[in-house]
Amino acid sequence: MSKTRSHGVFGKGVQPGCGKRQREGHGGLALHYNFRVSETLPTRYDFASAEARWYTFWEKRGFFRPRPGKGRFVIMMPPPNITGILHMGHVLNNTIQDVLVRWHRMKGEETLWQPGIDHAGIATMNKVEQEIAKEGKTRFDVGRDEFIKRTWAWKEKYGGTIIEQLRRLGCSADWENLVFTMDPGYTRAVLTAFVELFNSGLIYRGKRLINWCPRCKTALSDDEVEREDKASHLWYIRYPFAEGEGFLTVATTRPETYLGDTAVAVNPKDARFSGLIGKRLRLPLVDWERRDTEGRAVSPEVPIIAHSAVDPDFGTGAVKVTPAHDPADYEIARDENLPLVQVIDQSGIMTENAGPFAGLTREEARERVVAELEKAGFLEKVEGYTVPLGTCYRCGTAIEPLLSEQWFVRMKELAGPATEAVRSGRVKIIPEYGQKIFFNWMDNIRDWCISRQIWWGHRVPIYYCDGCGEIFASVDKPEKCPKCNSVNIRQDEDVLDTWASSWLWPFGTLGWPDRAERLLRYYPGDVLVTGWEILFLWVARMMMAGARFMGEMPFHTVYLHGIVRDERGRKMEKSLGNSPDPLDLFREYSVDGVRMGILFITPEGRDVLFSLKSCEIGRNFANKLWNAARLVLSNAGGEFRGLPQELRLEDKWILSRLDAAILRTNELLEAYELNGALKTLYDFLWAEFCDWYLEAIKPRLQSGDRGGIDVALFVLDVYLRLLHPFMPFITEELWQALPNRNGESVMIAPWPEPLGKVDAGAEKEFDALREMVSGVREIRGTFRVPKGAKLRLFFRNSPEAMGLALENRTILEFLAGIEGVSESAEPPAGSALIPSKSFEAYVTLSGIIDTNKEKTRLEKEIAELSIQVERMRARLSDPDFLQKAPPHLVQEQKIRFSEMEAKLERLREQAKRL
RNA sequence: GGGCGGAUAGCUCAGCCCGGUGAGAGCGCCUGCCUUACAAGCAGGAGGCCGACGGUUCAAUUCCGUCUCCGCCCACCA
Repeated sequence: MSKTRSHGVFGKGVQPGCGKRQREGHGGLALHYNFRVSETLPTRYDFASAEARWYTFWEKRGFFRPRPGKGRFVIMMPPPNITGILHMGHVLNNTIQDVLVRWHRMKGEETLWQPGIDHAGIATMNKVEQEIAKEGKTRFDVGRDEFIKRTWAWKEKYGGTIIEQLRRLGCSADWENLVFTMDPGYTRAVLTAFVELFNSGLIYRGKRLINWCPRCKTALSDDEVEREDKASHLWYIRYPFAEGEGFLTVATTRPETYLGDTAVAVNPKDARFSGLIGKRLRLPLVDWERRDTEGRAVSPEVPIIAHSAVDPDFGTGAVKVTPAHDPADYEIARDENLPLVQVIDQSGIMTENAGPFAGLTREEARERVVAELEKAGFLEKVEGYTVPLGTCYRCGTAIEPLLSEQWFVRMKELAGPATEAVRSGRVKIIPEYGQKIFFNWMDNIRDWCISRQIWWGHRVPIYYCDGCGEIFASVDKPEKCPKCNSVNIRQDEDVLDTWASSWLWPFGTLGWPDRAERLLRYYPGDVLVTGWEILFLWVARMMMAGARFMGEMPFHTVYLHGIVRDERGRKMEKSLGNSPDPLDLFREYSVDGVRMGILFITPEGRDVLFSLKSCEIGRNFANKLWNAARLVLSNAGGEFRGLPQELRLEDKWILSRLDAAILRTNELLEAYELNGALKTLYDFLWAEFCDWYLEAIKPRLQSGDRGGIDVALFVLDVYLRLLHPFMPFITEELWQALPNRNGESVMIAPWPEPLGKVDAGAEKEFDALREMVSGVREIRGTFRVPKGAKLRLFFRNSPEAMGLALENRTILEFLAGIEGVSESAEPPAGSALIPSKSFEAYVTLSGIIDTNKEKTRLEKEIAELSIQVERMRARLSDPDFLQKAPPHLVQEQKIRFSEMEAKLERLREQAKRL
């Protein structure tokens, strides 16, 4: 009988090296053993089928719904944008949440993972605008009502994509209670919050210089502006004195705005200019009329003023002041009562104030202005310079500071309780240093511009009465003015910043402002899992909203993970083409493989360098697990007979190791060290269960003793439960095949508690046995011992180790190819020494051991060891050490020293003998 | 300018909080294996003055300070 070898359990396509092999004809350490392989599990794991099957099963059984239990665990899913398409960042973020949620659910807690979708004002508007653009129109051509209608239609058509994708990822969220931020209930929450803040005086309207995106045609908050350094220039422009000869040179990065200058400022302490303050300069070229924002004419002659904000060391020490287009200049203008001349409009086009440059874009104007200035001799020089350019976080367009009327939230008052919660430890940030970053921002918080000049979103619930001029806020659309009863009222045109709705997420999703049952039951939640990039945009504000509206922080732990980068450390971006489609990865490596892979390589709190390699780690691990289970199940005969009465050494060892893995996994999960927990599980399965335990029980299987299989089944049951949160699908598929499973799904099976089976003695003995096996294997390798050749093992002055070897000789025989264990008063001739601290053992095989090679091997070992021994000898003869180090440590060192010395002695003796 | 993180094997990272003297993993590399659970695998191996300099200590990869390099966040240097 021959079998086609498959390459791993996932093998779907053609694999290299895939050919038929005869069973006979190859040697090996264990060639006379045969193991029954039944078809209990298919050779290949059909993950695609398992993923679909089990997800449906879980959902049909309602496992994603919270079920009453002991304790409660609530996570609010950061709502993806309706425009969102699953990317690796989502995969990481949601896998972490799913691990936590599945873990707590298994612990028997009432677990809610609240999912939702964000209407994503600007991002969604951009999508719909792109559609409209295909018809050659803008949103202004279409009109507000029609635009909103089309946006809803777009949402119906594409808005659910990412939810389906998150389900593919295996997310066990409470999908039946999915919340959209523009649902009527949630909308009411948003408006209620606004009205409350307005009535409390925490929301105000003001005319300010704000960040304006000329492409999106809306204001942005400071936090929505991204800064990037851009190579540009510093232009030195000469401003002639209005009277007399000469000029003053100013340096600027934005020459096109000089048309809106209303002053030139110098530092009052700057002696170079002390005599010039109060004098007037004439703006080059400007011979047309400019008007300020109040409509008053502004002279092209501007004063030289003194202001402390000016850095004398920058440029020429004199700075042009363009209050309408620069935040710093705006401050100066406010202090000095300067007029504001706007030269760029809301679309980024030069205004009438720009005279002949009117109608040009900002970029065109820059070129033309520079050219004209140069031609007229006003351009002194140009230097290369890197400018920090503000760009729109949604479309990347350069931000234009513009003067406009907007709604703001006073943040200082709101920030207090949130800062205090972190300071007092009521809210913990993971990693811990996140606190410092949090404080740094909170302590310098500035007011939040929450109005947006777009149409998709929650309309500002402010009404203006045309009758009496009253301005008031109302959740419901009012019929008339509450003050004068006039029906001539109109609503504010702006909508709210998307973050001004999502900051209510932890309670808005639960029915607030009503005292809904869900709200009382699930607020506050427990953990918030998100990336650093929205710590301020979202997390901090949720904390403020929680304090303000609920009187309590919305979670006790903030878990921050890094962003997913490519293997070269670059951000994943569409334009770079370095962002793999997770769905492709799922098809190639399985969902579990991708989940496991990314968690495996994610350092706590720092950015992840993602590559296909990590998916391979996950896939290979799943393969390993599948095959281990296959070996066990195929020998179980469909039954589990309970743990054997008499446990053998390897049984005690693996149970002890399993117990250690349980303890460690629990410990690490409690500390939110998912990566560490997963590594613990990885190592246990691969390096202990597969490499040693399953190998060690093979001889027993041969002799018809199924004790090892029952232990293995026991281990697998516990292990699959431990691993389930990380790799939900394969663990379910395998757990369902266990004869000893207890329950209908691993997903709701009890989370493993420590077994009380830690057995230090068994571990020590098995370690010694492993040392013998590895020692023999090393000798086999060094001396090129043929595969089938049997070696003899001799012990000298090591009764304990010899007893151990005799008791476990079948294991030694199988794993190390040892035939015969005996005692020897003297080292046998032609033998090789197994270097060990705890025993003295030799391996013999006539004619095989090459004396020279053995000598080299021993000498190398001696050289390394003697350095250590000498170092330790010095330490142990240091009176300071003996006196000051803790006694138990000194004792420990002494024991270790004598062991190492004994080992060294043995090595030296043997080397001398040769 | 202010705040923060990182520097450990060729690469990506554990370990460091709480110092204990033999520094681990995965991938890559070398050697030998298709040993019927798994070649996406097995066995063995090479490879590291733990960024630099000081300090504390009986003892420092680990704690403290300074510096260098890389990265991130915040901030009105035009």
